[in-house]
Amino acid sequence: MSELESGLAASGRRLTRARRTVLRVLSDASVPLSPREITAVGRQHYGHLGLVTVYRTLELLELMHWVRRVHGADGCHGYMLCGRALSPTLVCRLCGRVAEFPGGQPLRSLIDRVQADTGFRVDDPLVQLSGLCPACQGASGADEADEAAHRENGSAESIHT
Amino acid sequence: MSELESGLAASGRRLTRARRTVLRVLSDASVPLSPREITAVGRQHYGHLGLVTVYRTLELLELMHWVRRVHGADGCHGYMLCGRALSPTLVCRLCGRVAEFPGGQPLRSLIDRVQADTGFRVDDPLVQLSGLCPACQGASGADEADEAAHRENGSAESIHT
DNA sequence: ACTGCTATTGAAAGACATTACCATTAAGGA
DNA sequence: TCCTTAATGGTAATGTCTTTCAATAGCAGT
Repeated sequence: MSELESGLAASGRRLTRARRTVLRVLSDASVPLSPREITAVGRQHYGHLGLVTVYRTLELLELMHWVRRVHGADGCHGYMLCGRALSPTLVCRLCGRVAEFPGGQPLRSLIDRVQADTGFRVDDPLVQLSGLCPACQGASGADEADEAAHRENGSAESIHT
Repeated sequence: MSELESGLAASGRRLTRARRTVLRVLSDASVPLSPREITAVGRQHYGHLGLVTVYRTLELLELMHWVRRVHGADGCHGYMLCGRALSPTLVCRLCGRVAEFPGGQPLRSLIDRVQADTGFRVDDPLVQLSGLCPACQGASGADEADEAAHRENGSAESIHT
């Protein structure tokens, strides 16, 4: 996180208490947080943190690729810190935890393949694989049934939020 | 589209004029449309079409995988008809056109690789590759400069909406 | 074609997320 | 420390999406 702070300062931006607080909240979080949640948690550290500032800070951090937006099942956006590497994001739809798939190679080769075949130039790959993490695959009887009730047929439910 | 209609009816749903209209609007569109746009265009065919019904219809069609949600640069969601196959979506951030990469194999193998390596079970892969289509790569001088102004440094701008 | 059941509709109101505005504050260089 | 100006944060405005519920219209059975 210190690295994040210095990187922010290095890009000519001011390192304010609000931004420090947002970074701290995100680095402490184990699941993606909404702007409202970030504000609420951040106020435990810095009571005057404003919701608008959180929105602006997230916009800035996303632009600088310090933060990644995650599309939740309920349509709300969550934000999490991310590495600079090109990597697919894994989202568990039960526990909400997010992981980045460490190997960038398979995604890199998929993009290369697409670019070579179509002539398209890919700037911003959004690759978010939703499903069940290993821990939730077994211990999810009730939730699984609930999920199944939302499904229309045998195929997997699509959320794409 | 006739196939879409019969598929809708076959799943035990009623084939209403509102749903027919939404399907028609989407099949005529060349870029993803927002619920509001779909309603506006749909009213040219069916004057009483309601915004709420469009939302509900899109939810249904997305659940049935007739429709795919696309994440636009401006944060608005767009909807488009899609094939049933597993395929990455290509979105041009200048002209807005969307294409599905026909070969599902590279994506399939990426997902298999991720699942094998992590134990994660992927239900709902959201793979949307934003960038520039071949037509927009050359003829975009002004727009390119405008895009560049939104960038922070040399790396590509991230949108992830 | 007629009838009845019920899924579906759509207008209005509400809940909620996001943005615009602007006077005030504070980060960081001189 | 002082000064410049980026940044803040409260409020209001905007816009999107959801909820509610009486009215409508598919469609199966007659």
